[in-house]
Amino acid sequence: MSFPPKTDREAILGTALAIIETQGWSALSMRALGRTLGLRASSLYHHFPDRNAIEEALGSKASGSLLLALKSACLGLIGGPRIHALAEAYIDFALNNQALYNLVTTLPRSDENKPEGKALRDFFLETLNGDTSAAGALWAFLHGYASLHSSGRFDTTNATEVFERGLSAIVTDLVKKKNIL
Amino acid sequence: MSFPPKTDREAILGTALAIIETQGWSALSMRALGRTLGLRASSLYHHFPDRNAIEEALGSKASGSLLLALKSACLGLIGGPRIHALAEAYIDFALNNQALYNLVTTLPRSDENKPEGKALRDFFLETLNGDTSAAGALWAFLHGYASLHSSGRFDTTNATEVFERGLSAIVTDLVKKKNIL
DNA sequence: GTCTATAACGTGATAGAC
DNA sequence: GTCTATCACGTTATAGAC
Repeated sequence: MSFPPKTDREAILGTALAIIETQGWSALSMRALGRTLGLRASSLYHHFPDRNAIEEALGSKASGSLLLALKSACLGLIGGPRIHALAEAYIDFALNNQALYNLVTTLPRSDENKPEGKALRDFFLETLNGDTSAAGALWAFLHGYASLHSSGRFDTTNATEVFERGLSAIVTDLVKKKNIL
Repeated sequence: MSFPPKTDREAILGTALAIIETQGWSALSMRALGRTLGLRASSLYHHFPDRNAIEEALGSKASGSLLLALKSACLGLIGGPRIHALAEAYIDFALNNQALYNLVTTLPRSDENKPEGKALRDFFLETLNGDTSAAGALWAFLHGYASLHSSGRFDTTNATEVFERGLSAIVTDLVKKKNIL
């Protein structure tokens, strides 16, 4: 008689996501994972080589979720409205899924090979008509805004103003550089 | 004749900074601190209530260092050149003092009361002629750029281009909004 | 291959003796 | 102020049952 598998990679990642969402990033540990799954922490090492591997897999999953949210928000839109939708959906995701969002931007140290990371960049690039530097600048602004906002660096009264200002500055610059919207 | 104490708040913070700079953020622990200072970890609790208090103090110190670097770079400059100097000095500090910079932007959850955090914001505001939203947008862009750059999100070939593009977009927008430089 | 049990280690933190 | 001793916890690795 053999041991039926109590878990698999998907179950582990799903549980990890649940823990992160409900109790925050710091609550995610191998023991907590095993506890929730009904097994020992050491058993997890048969599915992932180490904690870092779980984090990287979570990062990929989170990137996929973010991309999905962005695509959904941009559905059927082009030009300026599409950029605005992208920006708002990005910030919305980042602020409402703080722990997950952190995984997207900090975790996969080299995401060049990761399909999710590339897909995210490509979607930015596509929405900005292939303007690489503008896409990078927009991404930088959005990430910075989300990051500073999350740590309470903006007054709630000024936050929206800052968002609109930065976004319009980048969009205006995009138009001026003759990349017609 | 007095007995010099083995340590004090300044010595602890200085040692903590040294550890972070040489071995990274993860190497900073109460035990490692005590080890380097030549005493037990438990003794540190007579100078700081807990680890978090040390981190907050470090964040304030790091903010001060950043502000100093910015002021030094902007010395004698006004208008556009001053903004460029500010931006370059900011990125330079962030990329060359990664662990310290992380403390500045993530650690003091509410820096409203912290004098260093306010001074940093005020310097941005002053350099941008009191334009609150532009100052916020610039800060967001710079922080986002530094953060994404640090985690290898930009190609080295495109990074400079992205930086110039975002900066010029915000500066141009500032001029257009009639805040003459 | 999957799981259990256990051990060794590092961590933040506290209590009490000197 | 500093020490020793101790706690509970998370991480990691190994040995072994099925």
